[in-house]
Amino acid sequence: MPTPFSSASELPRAGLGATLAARLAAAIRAGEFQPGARLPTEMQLVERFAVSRAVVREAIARLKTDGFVESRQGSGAFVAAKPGLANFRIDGRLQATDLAHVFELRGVIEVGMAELAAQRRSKADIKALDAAFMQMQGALEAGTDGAEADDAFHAAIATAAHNPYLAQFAAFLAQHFSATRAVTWQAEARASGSTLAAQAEHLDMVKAILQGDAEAAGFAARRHVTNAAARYLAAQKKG
Amino acid sequence: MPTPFSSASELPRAGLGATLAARLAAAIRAGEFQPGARLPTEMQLVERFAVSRAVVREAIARLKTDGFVESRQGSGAFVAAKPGLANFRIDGRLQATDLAHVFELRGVIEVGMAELAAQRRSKADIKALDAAFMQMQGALEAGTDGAEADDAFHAAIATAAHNPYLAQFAAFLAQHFSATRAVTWQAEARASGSTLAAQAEHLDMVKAILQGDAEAAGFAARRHVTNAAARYLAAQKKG
DNA sequence: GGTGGAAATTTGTCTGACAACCTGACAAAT
DNA sequence: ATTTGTCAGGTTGTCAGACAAATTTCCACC
Repeated sequence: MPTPFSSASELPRAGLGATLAARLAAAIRAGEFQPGARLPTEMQLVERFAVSRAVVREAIARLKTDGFVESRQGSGAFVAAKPGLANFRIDGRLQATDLAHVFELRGVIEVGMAELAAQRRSKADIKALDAAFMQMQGALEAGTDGAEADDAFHAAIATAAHNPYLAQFAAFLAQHFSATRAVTWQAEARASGSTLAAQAEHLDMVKAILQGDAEAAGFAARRHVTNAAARYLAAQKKG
Repeated sequence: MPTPFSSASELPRAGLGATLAARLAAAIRAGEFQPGARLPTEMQLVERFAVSRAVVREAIARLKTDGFVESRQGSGAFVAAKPGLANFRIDGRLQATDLAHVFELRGVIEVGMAELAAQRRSKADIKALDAAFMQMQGALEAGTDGAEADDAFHAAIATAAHNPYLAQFAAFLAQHFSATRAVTWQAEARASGSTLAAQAEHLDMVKAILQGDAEAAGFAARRHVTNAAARYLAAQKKG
C-alpha cells in the first residue's frame, strides 16, 4: 500500500500544465487578453510556449474550471465575459494591504456568524463551544500550541450559526490564516501574553452567545477579529 | 474575424472531461473516496468510465485546480486532506432551504459593506451612489426593468466600502441571483408594487451612508436584504 | 448581391509511446 | 540485525500523430 503524502514537508512540484495555466491567467489579469477576446489557438500556444498540445489543453482545461475561459469546438477559446466570478478564490501569497482587506472580510463573516449563533445556538452547540473554550484554556495554562483549539472554537461558532454556506466560507478564509500562521508567531504571541488577551475576548463571545445576546456577540466578535488582525500584523512586522 | 459568443442563447455543451470531473467531485463529496485516500489509477478510470486517458487526465487536472485532488508522479492521485477549502464555490442549482442560507450569507456581506461604506465613502462614491439611485428611480417611474440599475446600486456600495475582496465576493454572490432572477419575477414584483418598497429601503441605505452613520447603514442593509429575500421566495413560490 | 456548399480552421477525443518518478522486494555489504 | 544498493513493476507526466465534430471562411453559382 503506498503511503500518501509520505514527505509532507515538500509539496508536489507544479507540472507544465499548471505552470502554463498560471501564466495564461496572469496574462488575462494583466489585460493582454481582454474579456470576450479569443485566445491564440492551441497550436499557436504550442509554438509560443514550446510545449506539447496535451500541456496546452491541460492548462486551458484548468482555466475553464476557474471560469476564466470558455471554449467552443470549431471556433476557439475565449476569455469569459465576467472573469473571476464563476468561483471565488484568494491567491496564496498576499501583500500586507491585501491581507488587511482579507482580515476585514473575515471580520464581517465572523460578526455575522456570532450574531446568528447567539440567536440559534442549541444545547449541543453550547456544549461544544464550552468544550472548545476549555481546551484553549488548558493549552494556555500548559503553554502548548492552542492553534487547533482556536480553530475548533471558531468552528463551533460556525456550527452554532446553523448556516452551512456561512460555515464553509469561514473555513475557507480560516485556511489562509492557518497556512501562514507560523510557529514563530505562536511563540511570539505566547511570550508577549497576547494569547491571554485573545482568550479574554473569546470569553466575551462565549458569554454573549450563551445568553443569546446577538448584538453583544457581534460586538465581541468584531473586537476579537480587529484585535487579532492587529496582533497578527504586528507580529509579522517584527519577524 | 470570428464573432465571440455569436449565439449567446446557448451555452457550450459540457465535454467529457468536464462531465467526468463533476462525477468524480460528486463521488468525493459523497464519501466514496475519503480525504487522503488514493484515487483509482488513470487506466482504471479509463476502463470504469469508458473514455480515453486524455479525458481522464483533463478531469483530474480540473480537480487539481479545484484543490480537490493532489497528484504525485509515480505514485498516484490523492484526495486532498481538506477538500473544498482551496476555493469557494456555490452550485448552480439550489434548493429552497439552501437558497435561504445563501441569502443569509449575502445579507451578512451586504450589512458589512454598508457599514464600511458609511465610514469610508468619498465624494466620488456618493456621486456614483446617487446616480445609481436616480437611475433606479427613473426605471421605476418608467416601468422598465430596473435590474441593471439595482446591480449598479449595490456595486456602488461595494466600491464605497473600499475593500476589493469584499466587493469581489459580493459580486460573486450577486451573480447567482441575477442568473436566477427571472423576468417573470420582475413583472410580478412590478405589478405588486414590491419594487416601490425596495426603493424606499434603498433610500434609507443611501441616507445612512451619506450621513456616515455606520450603524444605521447596517440596519437598513439588513432590513433590505431580509425583505428582498422574502419577496424573492414569495414570488418564486407563486410562479 | 445573395446563397449554397465545399474547403480550411479549430477544438474534442482517441491511441500509442516514452520519460520521470515512486514503491516494494530482494540481495549485498556493514 | 540493520543498512544500503539494485532492480522490476507500476503510475503519472509529456510528447506525437490521427481522426471526429463543430465552426468559420471563401468561392462558385445564380
